[in-house]
Amino acid sequence: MPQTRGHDPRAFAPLPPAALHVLLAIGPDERHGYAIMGEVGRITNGAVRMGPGTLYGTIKRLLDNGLIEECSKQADPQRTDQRRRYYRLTSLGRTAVASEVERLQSMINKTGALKWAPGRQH
Amino acid sequence: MPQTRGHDPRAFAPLPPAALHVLLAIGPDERHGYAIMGEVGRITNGAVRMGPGTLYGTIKRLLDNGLIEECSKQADPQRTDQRRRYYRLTSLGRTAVASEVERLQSMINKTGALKWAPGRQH
DNA sequence: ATTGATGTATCATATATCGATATACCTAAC
DNA sequence: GTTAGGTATATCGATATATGATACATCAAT
Repeated sequence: MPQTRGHDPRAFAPLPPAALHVLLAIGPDERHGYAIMGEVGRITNGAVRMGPGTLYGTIKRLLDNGLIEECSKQADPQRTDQRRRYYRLTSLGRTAVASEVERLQSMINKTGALKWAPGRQH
Repeated sequence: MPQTRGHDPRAFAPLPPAALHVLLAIGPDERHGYAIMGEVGRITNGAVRMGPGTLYGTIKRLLDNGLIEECSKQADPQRTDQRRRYYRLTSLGRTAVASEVERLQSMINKTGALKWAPGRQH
């Protein structure tokens, strides 16, 4: 994802893999960095393990692009870990990720790539 | 995608966007570079327009990784354009792209991200 | 024979990824 | 109360990817 792309959600396509994973991992609510790492592993069934280098660089870019924002409020009042920094999707971020996911879904459907495993004849 | 990842199809996840688009654009048969560019635009409904810089660099990496191979035979015996270079997915390439698409589909389903467009309450 | 679309390729630069490393706080066990 | 291990954010440098511009040759049709 380049420096800035204005406010057209579709201008962010294709989202870099790390950006897509972070946005999906944050989800509809809010999440802090370390939790995002774990959630990425969870939603990919362990296929993608994101380290801090990728994570925080990606977070910085997403902030710069206005796809996420920091919310000082913490979701869980039980914990008071002052180190945590929580993030949530902005309206632009939600639209961008929805648009991107819709595009991916359309491309998957259009190509029928789920059926490309070897062993089949074409 | 790094230099080489052996022969485990899942080791290529997450595929860089350009690699995914090229693999999906080539499809089950074979296709030459210029046609891939057009096909990427087609399968993304014009959302992604891949230029030659991205295309040929990606092709080179996919060749190096054994996900595609060149086939000197041309699909269309009508045309005899000697410039064209045709490519098709290898067995590894088919498995890798099928695995990646399955992973994306799973992640889309699991997160419900298709419903994240603003206007909805969470 | 000129024109415009087709076709492959490379260069320089900008973006992105990744592992390693650093630093500090938190919690539980001792 | 201090030590140990997990939690948490951050940065660095090396490597990998992406992109626009440019170049140059071939093809098809006029």
